[in-house]
Amino acid sequence: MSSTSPAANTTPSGPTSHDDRSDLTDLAVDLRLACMRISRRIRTEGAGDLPPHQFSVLAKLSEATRTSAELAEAEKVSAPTMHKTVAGLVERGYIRRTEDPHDARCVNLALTTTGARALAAAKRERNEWMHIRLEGLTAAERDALAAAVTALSKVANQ
Amino acid sequence: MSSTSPAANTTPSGPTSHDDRSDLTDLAVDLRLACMRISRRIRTEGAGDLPPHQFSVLAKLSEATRTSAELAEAEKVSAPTMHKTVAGLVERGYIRRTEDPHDARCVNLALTTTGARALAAAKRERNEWMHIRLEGLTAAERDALAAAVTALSKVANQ
DNA sequence: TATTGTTATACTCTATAACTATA
DNA sequence: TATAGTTATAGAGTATAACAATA
Repeated sequence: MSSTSPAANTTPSGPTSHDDRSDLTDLAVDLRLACMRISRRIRTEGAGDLPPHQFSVLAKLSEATRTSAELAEAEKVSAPTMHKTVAGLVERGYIRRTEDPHDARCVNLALTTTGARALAAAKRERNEWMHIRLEGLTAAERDALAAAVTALSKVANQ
Repeated sequence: MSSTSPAANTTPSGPTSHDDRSDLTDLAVDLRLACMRISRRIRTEGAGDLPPHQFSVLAKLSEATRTSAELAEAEKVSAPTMHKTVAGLVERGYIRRTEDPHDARCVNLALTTTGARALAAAKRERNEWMHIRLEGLTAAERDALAAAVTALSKVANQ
């Protein structure tokens, strides 16, 4: 367990120094490995009929209407890639294109009710994988994850 | 923002109950989103000249010699996919094929010294992405991640 | 001239199906 | 007959480059 076990600091009380270059590197290694493996397993094992990129776009549009360029930037993909994703979602009837009254170049994209339903179903399905794994943890482990998820999201969006 | 924002428990002090079905689901959502986004960013932004699947295979072979079928099973990909990955690595001189003395159908795959060097370089390069992000966190956030990484690894391998 | 959306093209990773050689 | 490896083919997701319409 020594080489794969993360930098062992399970006590959230003491602000022990993780500022050491080596400790931070160990943490980086372990986090990277875990995240990439989880991502891959969800993609392969927990995939419904809504692929990750379509899922992300639906989730984004469930917050507010956006343009293709905005989505591309938010999802950090190229414009043509987002265009294909959007086209696929339109074809499935999950989103709707509407013209922008102020700028004829822009196309506003909005979720349809069908899309909202599909999003909800996909969320349930995809989260099930993670949910099952979380159930296999101890309460302490779940608490540790809950305390860390904000930081992890920050890493993801930083 | 309610669906994408992490389950707001930023205070690591109180051992609040995360055993509720809904809390656990929120945690699952946030963890899944963060892991998948991190994985994607590392793949696209932190990728050196060694793609993820080649990287994984080199890492596996750094432990021990394996056959293509064993690698395919370990990496949960099909035999043809692993065959291509292996072919690419052989072509780059990173791994070596040797015949099995007991079974002429099998081909044993082993890391070359060049491959070992490439693996080390890739590890350094890939971890750099995560390392930079960790440096952008507060000490408390890093502590939270350090405390959670064991659980996260358990999720990844469960 | 700059920007939004789009089309054309190509590359990587993945899979299933079919084939060869060996056990 | 079963198994390890391989080849053929196809599909999904990604990118860059080039083009059209509009601001």
